[in-house]
This record gives sequence, structure tokens and C-alpha cells, in this order.
Amino acid sequence: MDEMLAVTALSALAHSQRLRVFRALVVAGPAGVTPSVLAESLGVARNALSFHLKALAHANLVSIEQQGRNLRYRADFARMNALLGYLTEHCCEGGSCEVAPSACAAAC
Amino acid sequence: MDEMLAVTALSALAHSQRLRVFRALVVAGPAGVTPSVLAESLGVARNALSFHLKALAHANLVSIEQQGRNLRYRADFARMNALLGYLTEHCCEGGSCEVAPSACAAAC
DNA sequence: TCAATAATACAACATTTATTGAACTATTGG
DNA sequence: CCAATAGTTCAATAAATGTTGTATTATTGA
Repeated sequence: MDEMLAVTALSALAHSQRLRVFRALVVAGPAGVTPSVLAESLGVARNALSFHLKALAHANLVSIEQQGRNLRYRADFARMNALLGYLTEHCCEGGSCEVAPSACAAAC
Repeated sequence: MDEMLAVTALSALAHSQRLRVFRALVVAGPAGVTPSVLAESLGVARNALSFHLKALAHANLVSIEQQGRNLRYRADFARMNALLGYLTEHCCEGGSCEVAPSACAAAC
């Protein structure tokens, strides 16, 4: 994780609709979700959703898999955890609090 | 942590200079840093730094304390950890991976 | 092959956000 | 009080980003 990747990821998440989309994908976990389901459950227009998913994919926060006529989007947990780690890196001058990847990071 | 707070915080961090400032404050830990020192060590103009610190403060990611002629900025670790938790909340449908606050969060 | 559905791409406009320089306030020390 | 330092604020311009509607590509099933 370098600075540019982190800024790209943070920018992608710094938007209410994209944040909702991403959190929905995090909740869905490895199973992933199709855009149709997301559009339905979040109440976002499909073209807007496509635009936002592209932004998240560009930031490598989500991955895409084609399944016939549908796409399946998944949160990229490795990337997410890299981002979280980047924010807390060398915390408190590396003193009392080395940062460990969160439980979720490891499990997903 | 609600959505609006999260978006505000993510927006504040989604900028290379502010991200550098915040990470410097995270590294500094509870001791905090003065704007002069930050401006010097990061090579940012003082008025620009002031602008960016204001944005971080507005997002409650940093706190300010006046010390005579100097100000002392500190990272707000509670807020930061709330943000990290918000991103991974209900991960994988609350299944195998409940998210625990990171080591840093607890210690700082 | 044709109609329907899934999803994306594009373009134009409105809105935000960043950057820069100059001016301003407040505190310390002589 | 005066000069110097610390830090902030403001305003104008430049640049990036969000939104919306329309058009396009691709896949499925009859």
C-alpha cells in the first residue's frame, strides 16, 4: 500500500452511495452480490451504480467476476485491510501499540 | 459513527497532503505535534497546512490544544478506530469474523 | 434471429474542492 | 510598546468530481 493507492481508495469510499455499496459488499462477504441486487436493495439507479462500482473497482476495493449474464462483485478484503493498516502504521512511534490486522481481515 | 461522519472523515483523508499529515500525527501519538514542526517535516506551506488541519479537525480526526503561542495537534484515535470499525461492520453477515478494534485503537 | 434484460459508456452541465498569495490576529521576549 | 514568530482567514482562480439522461454492448431464452 503506497500513498497513491490509499488516496484512491479513500476517495472511492468518501461518497455516501459508494460507501453504502462497499459496506453492503463487506456484509455479503465472499459470496458477493450482483449489481441488480445492489441497485434494488440500496435504491440506486443502475447506471449510477455502475459508475460507482467502477470507481470502487478502480481503487481495487472490489473485484468482479462474470457469471453468464450477471456480474458478481465482491469486496476485496485484502485491499481493505491493507488500507486500514496503512492508516495506523507506525502508530505512536512504534511504541506500545503495534497494529495487528483485524479479526475480519484474517477470516475473510 | 454514522454515514455522514464516515464520509466526512474519509473525504478528509482522501488527499495526499492531509493523509501525510494525519499519518504523521498517528506516528507522533499522544504527544502531538505543532503546525510549525509539521510544516517543516512535510514541506507544506503554513497556510496550506492550516487549511488541511482545519479539514481534519472538522472531521474530528484530530484535536487541538493551545499551548501559549503554539498549537498542538493530536490524532483522535477513538474517532479513527470508529471509522475503521464502521468500514468492516457486520462483515460477512456477522458470521465467522466479528471485527475487534485493532491493537493500536486500544492502546492509544 | 428477435425481444428482453443486465450492465456499461458517454457527454453536458452543475457543484465541489484545491491552490495560491496577501492580509490578519495573537503571543512572546526585549 | 515594538518586532518577531505562530497560526489563521479570506478571496479568486483553476481543477476535479457528481449527476443525469441517452445510447450502446452483450447475454439469455423463445
